[in-house]
Amino acid sequence: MSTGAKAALLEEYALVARALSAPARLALLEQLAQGERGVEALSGKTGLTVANCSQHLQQLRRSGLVTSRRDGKAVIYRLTDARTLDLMDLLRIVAERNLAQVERILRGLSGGDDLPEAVSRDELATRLREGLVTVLDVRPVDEYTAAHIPGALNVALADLDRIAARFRPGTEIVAYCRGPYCIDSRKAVAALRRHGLDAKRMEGGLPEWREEGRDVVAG
Amino acid sequence: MSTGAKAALLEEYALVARALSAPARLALLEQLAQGERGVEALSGKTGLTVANCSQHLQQLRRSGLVTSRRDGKAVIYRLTDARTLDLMDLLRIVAERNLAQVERILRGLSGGDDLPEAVSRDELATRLREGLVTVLDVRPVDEYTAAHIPGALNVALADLDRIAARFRPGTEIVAYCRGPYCIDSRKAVAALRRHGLDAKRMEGGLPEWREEGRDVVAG
DNA sequence: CTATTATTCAATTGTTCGCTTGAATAAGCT
DNA sequence: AGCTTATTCAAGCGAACAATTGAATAATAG
Repeated sequence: MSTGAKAALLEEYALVARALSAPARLALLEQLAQGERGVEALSGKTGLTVANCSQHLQQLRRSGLVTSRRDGKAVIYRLTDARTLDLMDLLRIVAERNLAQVERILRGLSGGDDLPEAVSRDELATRLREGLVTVLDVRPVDEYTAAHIPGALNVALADLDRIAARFRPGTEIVAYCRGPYCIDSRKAVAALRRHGLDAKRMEGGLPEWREEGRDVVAG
Repeated sequence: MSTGAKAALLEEYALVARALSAPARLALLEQLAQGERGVEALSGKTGLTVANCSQHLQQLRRSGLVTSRRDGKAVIYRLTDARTLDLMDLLRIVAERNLAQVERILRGLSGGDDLPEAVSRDELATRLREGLVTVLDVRPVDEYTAAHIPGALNVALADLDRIAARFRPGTEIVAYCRGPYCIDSRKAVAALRRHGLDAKRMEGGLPEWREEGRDVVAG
């Protein structure tokens, strides 16, 4: 048995990697990073059919990344381990470092040649205490309602151009969204900059903010 | 196309995960963590046929994890980025946390119910300076020759039982091997403990040791 | 130029994957 | 019980994948 032990271990590690190897499952994990969800909710957020969603979730369960419990007639899935987020983040970092295609996509998003730097969560927390900054939450309303950074305004991406006109030039704005896999804060920053505003995005997203034990409010 | 940007990014991240989703490629990356290698050398170490090995390597190259250069008639592959090791390590940690099967395999390796704790590299370095510990390098001779921890003895796993008899009871032994994916140091510790010796394994392996800027010697 | 060595390419096979569709199960409601 | 809602299962299809084999390409040595 000892001879096959190494192969068996590699097989298990590969199983986890395989779970992360489908875009649909990465999208599901990103949603689950927000908090536990039922199948239908996940299906709606990701655009997958319910059956397909269920199958992906079961695959994630087989790989140990998520667990589920039954609540009435709904089955609620959640991340087994917050460490999974670190794994996904590192996956993103390695991809950004090594794949030119990723940088190209991100450049395309920000509209210009430059990739605007992100504000660290620590920095944002400090500036927020000093009242020097306007924070925009660009996630869907339901996620904003569930929890958001105190003082943050919820703005839909679609409304951004209209809202941008209301800010005085020079206003310092920091936008955040769902997490590193979510590109909405990048889009928001690009839109605000087109209006000549001093906009930056926060590093990571709300799950990271919350995981660090920082304050959030609901409603 | 702003609407497809997110999907395109997830596709890229998934590409990296897919590269890690085959045991054969994990084995190749583990070898490449030791240093750059030609195709034939990798083929020999992993037991893959040369053609198969070449194809896996090209897949790794497509995902950006490795790069290659030509040296005479040989093509030498190497890791693009040391960060890849962190990614693999986190993959292992998440797998160990979430998959019961992994723990079962590791328990089987150590022979007992207990999973012997590892010695941190810092701790080993300190004890080594104080001359309190015997260090065993249980990698193949060629890897030992290329570089090893100063003062470490190279012992083949096959010879361990014979060698173990020579140590005085109470001798403090720390074994190391190729890295977190290599189970040889675990096997060595199990064997030494069967002989009643105080053996532990070092956390990680030589690549980690070296990456931290610690001394190694060749020969 | 030919022979040799190291690597890659191309064609093939069996397997797994992702998605769709429609039926089956499970729990709660009336 | 029957009806509804939420999820899962099962079958089927095309695409992608891993491994094998044998031929093709590159670089070097004689």
